[in-house]
Amino acid sequence: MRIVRLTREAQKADTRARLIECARRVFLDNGFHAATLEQIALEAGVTKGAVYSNFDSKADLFLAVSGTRMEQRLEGYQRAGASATRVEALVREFVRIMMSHDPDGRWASVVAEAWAVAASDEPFRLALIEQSARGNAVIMRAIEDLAERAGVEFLLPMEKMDMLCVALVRGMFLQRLLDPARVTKERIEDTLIAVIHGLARPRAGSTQRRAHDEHLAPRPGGRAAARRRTHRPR
Amino acid sequence: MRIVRLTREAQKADTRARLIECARRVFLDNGFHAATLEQIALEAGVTKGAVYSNFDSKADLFLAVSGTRMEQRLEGYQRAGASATRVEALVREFVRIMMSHDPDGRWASVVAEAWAVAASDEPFRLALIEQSARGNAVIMRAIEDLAERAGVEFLLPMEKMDMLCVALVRGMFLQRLLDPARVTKERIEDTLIAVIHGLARPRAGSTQRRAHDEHLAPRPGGRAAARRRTHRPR
DNA sequence: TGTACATCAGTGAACGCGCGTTCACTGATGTAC
DNA sequence: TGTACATCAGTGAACGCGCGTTCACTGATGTAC
Repeated sequence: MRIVRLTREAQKADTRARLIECARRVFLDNGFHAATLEQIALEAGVTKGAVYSNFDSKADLFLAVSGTRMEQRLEGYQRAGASATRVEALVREFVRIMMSHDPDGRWASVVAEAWAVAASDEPFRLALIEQSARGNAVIMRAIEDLAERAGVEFLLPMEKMDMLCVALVRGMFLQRLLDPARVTKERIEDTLIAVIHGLARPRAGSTQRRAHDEHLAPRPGGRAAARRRTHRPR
Repeated sequence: MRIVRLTREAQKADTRARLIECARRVFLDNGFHAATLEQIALEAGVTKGAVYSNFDSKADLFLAVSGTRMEQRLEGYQRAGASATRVEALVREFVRIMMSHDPDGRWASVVAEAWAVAASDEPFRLALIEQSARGNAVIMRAIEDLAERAGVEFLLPMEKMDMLCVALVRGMFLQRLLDPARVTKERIEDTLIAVIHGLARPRAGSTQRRAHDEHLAPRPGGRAAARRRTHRPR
């Protein structure tokens, strides 16, 4: 049985994919700074030179890893967002997805380290902003969908809802890495649910009274939201 | 005019204080990793050896800086917490204090970097947890005071309210360093106020209806909260 | 199908650099008499 | 008050280490004829 030779293009794509996968693991295990290109290359079965044949720099490799992870996570969010009709169920599903992608907050920490580096590396910073803009768009969409399906509206405009959710989750995950005993999965879940409930009220026009202690009921008949796609990354 | 010689003790305390002050500046300017003991010592007018005569390690020096900063901030919170009677006014004052201590999120970023290091340095991690426990205690106290003075109660237990506020603010400040145009002081303020309003309701026993669009009025006659000091750092 | 040359993904070694930490030593301050 | 010794904050140089990046080169793949 002869080994089928891959084309150069396929070969390179394969190496690139392996590097991204190994980089993900090494970044997670060691953090952004402590992760070395040496170890990443070693695990991928190539030399450091191969990294520079596929990426411009450590920062560029990180962007590739980060982009891949984000796509996977967003896919999960979209699937989850399409089915849930209750605020609570959706938030729980979101937390479940996030926890499965970053059980102990290590990734949140790697991202924070990368941002610290980006503070004095303008191209890197701009690339990170652009990348998160994609995530923000998906999350805003998910929140809008949820609002419509659950028959509620939120007290804050979508940009702020998005900023709030992302910042809150990131902050809690970072704290979780420092002190997992204090910041448990349940507390993260409960807190996020409470915050979102606290910012929701029945759709304008509805006569339903606000129910604080019950979960907001689904209201499938809610009128379609005028979805504004005004997402200008400035 | 003769130079008055300081005692050894005073001399050392002086050097230590200067090192902490310079370390603060260098950490802020460069981040935790990029800050070098060389530069810190240089700015303080001593050599690196003097750092090791006053601190066990870079991590230990950071703890000293962090502890000093925290004391200053907590002092501000307590002063602010003692006077405000409206949820909104207090939150605005808190944000003002935080912004004056960390205008662009750099310090939040330094802390996140330090936490990343602490993930593989157990003594450092435990010291950081202990340090933040002090902060948590003060913030919980401030929230309780606010609740009492504003005549509201919160839908989450104090530990969760504290975790929420700290995580949310940290998350937003980190995002601010990455993208200051998107995460403005006003958005941070508005978001925090909305979240806290969303989690507040009139004191049990009160017949007052929930007012979503008005700011919660002060209710100075609210009954004293049984302040539980169950702050067990586990 | 075979040959000659071009391409370029990946090699391997070197480069250039700076870091946190240690330690033998110094000299001003402190202490005992 | 003066002298002899002890202490120890801070010096300065060296240690040990590893990193991200560069680059001349190699050899398998691709292309032209």
